[in-house]
Amino acid sequence: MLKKTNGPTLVDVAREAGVSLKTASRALNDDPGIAPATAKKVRTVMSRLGYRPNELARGLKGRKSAAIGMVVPNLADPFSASAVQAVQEVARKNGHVVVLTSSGGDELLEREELETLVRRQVDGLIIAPADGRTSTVDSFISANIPVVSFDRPISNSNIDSITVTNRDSVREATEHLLSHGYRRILAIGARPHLYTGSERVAGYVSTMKRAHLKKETYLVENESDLDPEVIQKLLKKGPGKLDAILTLNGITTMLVLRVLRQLGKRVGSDIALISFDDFELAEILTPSLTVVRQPAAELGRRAAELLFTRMQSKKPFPRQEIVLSTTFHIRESCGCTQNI
Amino acid sequence: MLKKTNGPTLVDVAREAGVSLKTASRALNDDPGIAPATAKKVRTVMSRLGYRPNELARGLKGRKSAAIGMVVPNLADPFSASAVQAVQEVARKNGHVVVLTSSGGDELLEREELETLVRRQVDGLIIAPADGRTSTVDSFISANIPVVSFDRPISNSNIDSITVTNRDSVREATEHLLSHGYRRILAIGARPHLYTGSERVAGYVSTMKRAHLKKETYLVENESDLDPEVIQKLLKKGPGKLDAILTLNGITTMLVLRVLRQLGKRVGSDIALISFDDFELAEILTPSLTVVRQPAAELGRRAAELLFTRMQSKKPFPRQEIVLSTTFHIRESCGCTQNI
DNA sequence: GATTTGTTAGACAACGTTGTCTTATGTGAG
DNA sequence: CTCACATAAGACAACGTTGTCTAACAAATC
Repeated sequence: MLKKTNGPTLVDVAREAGVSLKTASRALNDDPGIAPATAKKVRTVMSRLGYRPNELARGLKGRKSAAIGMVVPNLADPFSASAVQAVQEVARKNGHVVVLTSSGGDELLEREELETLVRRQVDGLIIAPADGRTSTVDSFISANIPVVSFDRPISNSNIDSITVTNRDSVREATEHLLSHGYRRILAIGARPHLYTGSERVAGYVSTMKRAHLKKETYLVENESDLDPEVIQKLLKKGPGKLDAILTLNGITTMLVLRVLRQLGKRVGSDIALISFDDFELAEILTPSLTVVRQPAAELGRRAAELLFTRMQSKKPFPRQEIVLSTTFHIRESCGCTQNI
Repeated sequence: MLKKTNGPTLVDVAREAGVSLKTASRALNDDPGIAPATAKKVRTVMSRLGYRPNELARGLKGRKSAAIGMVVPNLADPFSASAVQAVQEVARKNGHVVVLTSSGGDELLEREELETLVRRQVDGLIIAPADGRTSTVDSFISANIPVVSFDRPISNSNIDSITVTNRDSVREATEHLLSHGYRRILAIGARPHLYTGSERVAGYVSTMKRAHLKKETYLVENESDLDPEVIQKLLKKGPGKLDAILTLNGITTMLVLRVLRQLGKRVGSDIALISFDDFELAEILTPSLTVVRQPAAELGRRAAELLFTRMQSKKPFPRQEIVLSTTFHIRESCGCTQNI
């Protein structure tokens, strides 16, 4: 068989430099116990041959891969994208690389991806779990890999989590709508089986309750994959006129805006709207969109930092549950008139 | 020293099943030359022990990592994000994993990242090169790794590339503006040192020339990191009134829209605008934005497919230069009135 | 001058897996 | 009954690196 032509190895370097394999290794790693002159000589040979250490071999020997794995539902989602970018930056600073996979929100696929990552010996994992149940990851705890859950916590586990104030943020938004005098408010777009979804709905419901509104006026529409027609119907029927809409995630905001436009409803005047999740152009819209913005990059950064702390710490420390605040950007769509 | 408690290895499986290491390996890989009964016995032990193959060791032995590397300027950019998502999907179908890094458009960092990836023995690379010169990657050709360049070609090399019709797309947009009767058109946001930038400007300039417009009326503003004030000045001064703006990338579109809003200029009526790059909310804006949309996901998918074809092909084949079409979405900001 | 100490270098095994080659076992042909 | 032959299983080395232990040698101590 033809030997695959690969780059030079440490053995080649050692031979060429007239030293032993181990000495070459020492030069490579700035190990102590090597004469500066020898080290220099070896390094010269290395650059002459264009030697590149094989990280696979290193990882195998050292039982670490210098890689962390990250699983998100969908990378094309700007929220995930920002987070991943931040994670990647932190990873680089720590000399690690990010192996990225997406689960499509599918629990089965998520399991597979996690399995793949663990087999690749990643040193740590950051997951935005498709499901909040512990089942998916518990088998990996046995693999002794530090895991940080991101965007959603994993219940009944002692896995670190980084989340945002979903409930309180929606509460704030709802209160703002109430303060405008709106009473018939539709909360739409939650996936109630997800942590984020149920928290956001809870924020809405509790606020409406506290305002002593009759239960019949709570309007919650769960499915997030609503097709336009469903939304259209919702807007038309409803028990009485709808005052305001609270969209509980970015995709829903898009859908709702599109339908409102088709119906000729003017946002801000005909009907108020607050969006959970910000958009690049939200400020430019007429009317500009009032939004709850999640600190996506910060979330990613903190998740990665926590993960590395966990990875580097000799002693175990208690589960961390970090909750970051969202920011509320009052613009025009909520009924406020903006003074620029 | 305390031995790191790791999961079971093939040796453990073999011992437990009462077979040799090699036989266990055969059971794992469905190798021929093993009795079905033996294979079943071994596999039972595997799942009982929760055995997970170590991909690092496999990679080292087989001289392949089952990973591809991808380098993009900035992952938070929706264009990159969509492409990465698509790449990841193709990679999974091919049993590979994606190691993702971002260069921040910095050539030096890009080099470092590439080096890291090659050291990790990735089986292939997809790059959106920060610079179109060959220097950055030529050292990796020696590493015999298939490379596909993405969004921008690498000149003077025989590296495959996937790009879009930058020049023709801008030509189409420019012609559309001219057909509205606009003559004083500002093309803004190109980074002329990048392939995409120079191509887009070339599309603009050649179209203006062909329309026999005087050279003084060409208005090209290069820097993409324009701060708002610069844009503001451009809009105010200029030799005569500005008819239209052609923004040559998404970030610039954002900036320009914001400034126009501040100046109280109404897009579509006061001044026309076409954006290279689409936005999620572009359709919802008033006026809705006429845009050139790049098929980001398709670009990523094709890049990955080409890469895998290259990786799997025994015989080398000629350099591929795939050029995908953009789509032109005529909405309102160009001066057209949309009939919904 | 013999012994200790410290420095530098090398030999060898190991990480977990698979490729190559060999050996054991049974099966059918002559 | 012997030989060839397929089938199944094992022994051993190898992938490229680093950890452990030992060897060589010079300098320093007594």
